[in-house]
Amino acid sequence: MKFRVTGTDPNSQARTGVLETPHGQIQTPVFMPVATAGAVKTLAPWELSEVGAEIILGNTYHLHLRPGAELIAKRGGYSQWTRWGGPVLTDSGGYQAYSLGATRAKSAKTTNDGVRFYSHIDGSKHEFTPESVLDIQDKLGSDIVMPLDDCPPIEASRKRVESAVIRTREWATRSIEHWQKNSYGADGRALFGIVQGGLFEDLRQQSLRDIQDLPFDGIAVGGVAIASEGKEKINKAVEYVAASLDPSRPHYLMGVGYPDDIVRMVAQGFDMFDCVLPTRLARHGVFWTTNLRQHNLMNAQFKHDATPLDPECRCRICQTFTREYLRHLYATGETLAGRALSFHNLSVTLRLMERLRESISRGTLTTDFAPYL
RNA sequence: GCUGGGUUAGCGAAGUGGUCAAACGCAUCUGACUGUAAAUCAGACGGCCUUGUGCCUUCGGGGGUUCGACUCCCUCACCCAGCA
Repeated sequence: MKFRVTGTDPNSQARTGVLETPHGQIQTPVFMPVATAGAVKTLAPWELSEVGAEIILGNTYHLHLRPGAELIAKRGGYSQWTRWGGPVLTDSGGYQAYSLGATRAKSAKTTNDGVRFYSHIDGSKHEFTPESVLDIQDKLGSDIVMPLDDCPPIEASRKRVESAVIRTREWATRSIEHWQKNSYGADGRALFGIVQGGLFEDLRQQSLRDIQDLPFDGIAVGGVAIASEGKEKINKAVEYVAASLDPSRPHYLMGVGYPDDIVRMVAQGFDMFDCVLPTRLARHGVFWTTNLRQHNLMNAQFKHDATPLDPECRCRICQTFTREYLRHLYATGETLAGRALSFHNLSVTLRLMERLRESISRGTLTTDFAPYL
């Protein structure tokens, strides 16, 4: 994988860049719509293109359980099989191991070797190791591969986070070895490392050193934005590492976020983001506007409102439909409502990324986005 | 006209003598959602306020029985079914 920085903002750590993957180029900072189980929920690939998506995110855990990586490999990989056709990043399942393990009767078990867990679909027993997870993602044909990490809740105890940092480092080392041994990166695919450390400054910095010492193609910050921890905690966790990120590699903040979070984190030097919010909130009747505000379409105020969702938005939905009509669709349970809001929210998000790139190029990020920084 | 059944909060519908301001569903209103087990979940939903094991007004209308009635009796109105 090739990454080059094409511009830097004089008043922040923000930069623009180009990431080259087997399935095409990506302009950074970039937002990756989440297509966990084979699709960005409710949207077709051509709609993702129209909305301005350059790369989407799939999930190893979900695709491994159903339909299985073998089938997808046979059909030429996730990008081909789904007809998305563009670059794909796949998450490793480390987060799923944590989030599913926390709520199941038969809880997932993390050992030094990997994670044993039970399928949320049929309860069957499975195991992920740092190696198996790379093999699966190889079959999925992902452009950017994430290693297995130990992802505890953000508020976990110091002891728990310490062990997560150590385990994540050990798994990272094994991941690199397995990656190199199998020449998985030969065709330009990338393997990123994941930084853990919770809310502990020294552990975050330790984990960052651990990961950056290894020849990963990119640096991801994980363990944030996983369970409604709130902006302050995310800010804090990021603040501990932002200044020490290796500038030659892309920086990926996993799971973020709200538009204003993204703006702030771009200014901290992050290049890549993914988040379920634009599509999940859309299905829940919430829409975003260009001014980075969010609104609940079902609020009574929109009952008689013949304006578009966002007067500043040029997306197809805003050119076509009114708020009152979309509210009506939502109230009556028409699936078009969730689709329309998903399309719109992603439009707003991806347009925001474009505006950020333009501001960085001009060197005016901190003035253009002053209210959010 | 006769016989039987029914009338409960915006709608539907529980409740058949006290623990009922009244289950539940829908509708309505509000909130939550950050590496998607989420087109999901939570709260409010007679009125008032000092928000409490608080006060007030309710279960078609009127009257009665009872310490006490949405629950029993009488009556009126309306609705439904069958018979004329």
